[in-house]
Amino acid sequence: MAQTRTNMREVADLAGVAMSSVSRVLSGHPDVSPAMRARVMAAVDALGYQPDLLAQSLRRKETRSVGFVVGDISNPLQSQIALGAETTLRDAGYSMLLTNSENDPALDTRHIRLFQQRRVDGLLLSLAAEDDPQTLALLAATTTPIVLMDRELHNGAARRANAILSDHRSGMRDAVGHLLDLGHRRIGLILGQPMRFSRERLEGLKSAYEERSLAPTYAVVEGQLEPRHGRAATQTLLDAAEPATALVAGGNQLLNGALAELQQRGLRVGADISLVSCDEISVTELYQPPIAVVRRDTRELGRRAAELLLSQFAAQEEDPETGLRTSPDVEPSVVLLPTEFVARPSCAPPPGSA
Amino acid sequence: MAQTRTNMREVADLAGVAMSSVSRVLSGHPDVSPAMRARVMAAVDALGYQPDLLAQSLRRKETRSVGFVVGDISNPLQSQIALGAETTLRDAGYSMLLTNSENDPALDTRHIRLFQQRRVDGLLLSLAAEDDPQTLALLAATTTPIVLMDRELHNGAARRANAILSDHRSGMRDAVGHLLDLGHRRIGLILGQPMRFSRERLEGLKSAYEERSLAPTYAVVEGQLEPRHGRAATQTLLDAAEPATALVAGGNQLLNGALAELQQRGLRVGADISLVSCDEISVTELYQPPIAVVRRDTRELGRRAAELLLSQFAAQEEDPETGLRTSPDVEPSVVLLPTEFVARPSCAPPPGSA
DNA sequence: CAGCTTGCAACAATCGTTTCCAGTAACCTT
DNA sequence: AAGGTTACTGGAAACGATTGTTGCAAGCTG
Repeated sequence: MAQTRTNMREVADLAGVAMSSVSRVLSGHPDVSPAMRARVMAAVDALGYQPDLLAQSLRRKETRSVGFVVGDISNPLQSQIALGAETTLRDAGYSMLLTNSENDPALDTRHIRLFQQRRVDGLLLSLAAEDDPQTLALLAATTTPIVLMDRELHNGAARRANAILSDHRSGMRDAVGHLLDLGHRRIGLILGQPMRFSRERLEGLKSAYEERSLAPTYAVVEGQLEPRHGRAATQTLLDAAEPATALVAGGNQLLNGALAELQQRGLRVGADISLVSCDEISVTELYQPPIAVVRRDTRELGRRAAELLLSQFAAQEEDPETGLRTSPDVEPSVVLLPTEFVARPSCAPPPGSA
Repeated sequence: MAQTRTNMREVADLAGVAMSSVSRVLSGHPDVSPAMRARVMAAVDALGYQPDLLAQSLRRKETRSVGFVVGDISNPLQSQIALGAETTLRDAGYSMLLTNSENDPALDTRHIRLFQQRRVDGLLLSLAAEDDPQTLALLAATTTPIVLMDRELHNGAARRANAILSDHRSGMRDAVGHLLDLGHRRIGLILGQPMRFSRERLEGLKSAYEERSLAPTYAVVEGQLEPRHGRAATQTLLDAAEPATALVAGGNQLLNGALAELQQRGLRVGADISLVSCDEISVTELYQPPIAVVRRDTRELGRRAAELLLSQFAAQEEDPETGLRTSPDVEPSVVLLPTEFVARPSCAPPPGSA
């Protein structure tokens, strides 16, 4: 009655062979006679035996699992990344442990440590901050392969890390260029936390002005990637002495807040005010009028991040020296994925421009 | 150079005590002298020792991990559930393994089996199908605690399972009632796969007609929870001999398709046609006009599912008999969470109703 | 002071695998 | 026919923890 999972010893007993032979059969060792293989497989089938991955991991020193640390999985952006990553990892035989850092760097480090205790083979990280001392110290001290997702460790970090980055800058340059060419001069940029994506977007905006030799008559409001900030920033930008005629929201959460405020004021998007957002979500396509976006393939980002991590594992396999795997001390790989500006009717010439 | 994680033996050696003593200190065993505790803790701190959860799990026969099987994490609905579940599990000291079934029942069973090999303590399941024979057989054969999320196993399933369900029916009854009271009679309902949420929504619609003693002049189109189906179904319903004057989309993916088709035809929502969707997403609130929805708290759903699973674990703890935990054979718990209809301007009297 | 309990720490078995090592038998080679 | 490979197989030691049992010394009681 008190049944327990059948283990290898039972299989060995039933087949009348040693456990080591069972192990060899199951792991495809070459030196196994056909007769032995048949007997073992028969016993395996009879008992419905499935190896215990826990014990296997302990012995083999690899868990075939990866830790995925993300700010908030309910954000469409991040869940698409997660989907891409999980699919790729799964195809390669790895399982994914997921945790939400709630945008708290302290939780980041805690979860990374926990995953290490669980002996994950690698980590996929969307850190809550790029310059948190605790996190940086932890990452510097660890030898676990990691891949950052759209994050760049603060200059001077002891460890330069592998990363998949989005080229926010070029998409933003095109977006702002489009607005400038429509005649806008006072463009308001709403940004999130001071991380790579914010810096790059700002740089993109500046480039667009500079390319056209225009005075920097833009305005920037930084804050958190939350609807509330999107809304507050919109108020700020519209209530300025010289109100913005076009808004650029640096993220879907910010867009939500901005739209809410615009609706509240009865401003018509694409007529009274122009609007661009970053990252495609259902609203941007379905809104009336459709909203221009700087687009990128987030699922691909997750896929590529997973692939980069997997390639690290493969690189390690090569080391037959001490038995335990040390990663070759090569220059970390950084992949840059494109972004693309999609013009839509939410962008129009500023009001009163003939 | 070839450093390995420090293990308990090193701690014991440094402290000059037996490994068993280190274990007892760390796991808070009562029979430990203050002196011993101090020595061990000093060694632990000196070495920065952290126990290996893999070995711990193997020995303790519990992994403190839970498998989360979902169709597609990039769907906002499911990622919100995941967020709620992960947060709750984490607070209780459990890690979450995530996998996407891609709405394929065969993958469902494969992943469940894999998770069992990884010895997860429990499973949170949003199955791809409620009547897949393989899945049902597997679940019947297993003793792992499980909680279904908005799923109901097909009648006759060997195992009645714990579940957190949403009361789609009552929200839908109110929604359709609202449309009927506005004067609509030909209401088109767009449904997804034949699962609980579809059945309940249909029942809700019927109730609304019956309550008012109206002839069943509605139309229903079943299919997959995908934008394509939403669009095709919309075409069908609008091109019928007696076209629908109001549409109800049974899911956010269906809404996307429906909206696309309506826009294509130049129909004005809330004027030429009325529209209701299920589950709040950013589009429903921000669309112009805002779209009425049958709302529910999906994050809460995830939370409650996790809590129900945790309570199963607690129930098992009680069994000190054989050492291995068998769940008491009680009636499975089923929790019903409310839904709420939110009327919005996307619903208006049918055109030409004076 | 004998005898018994009690508190604490060490020994050793165990969880379920993998893998090194040794040993056996058959097969060549000359 | 003797010696050397080669192809398998079994035994046992890990992997890194937990825990039941045992043993030892000190603290009681009468």
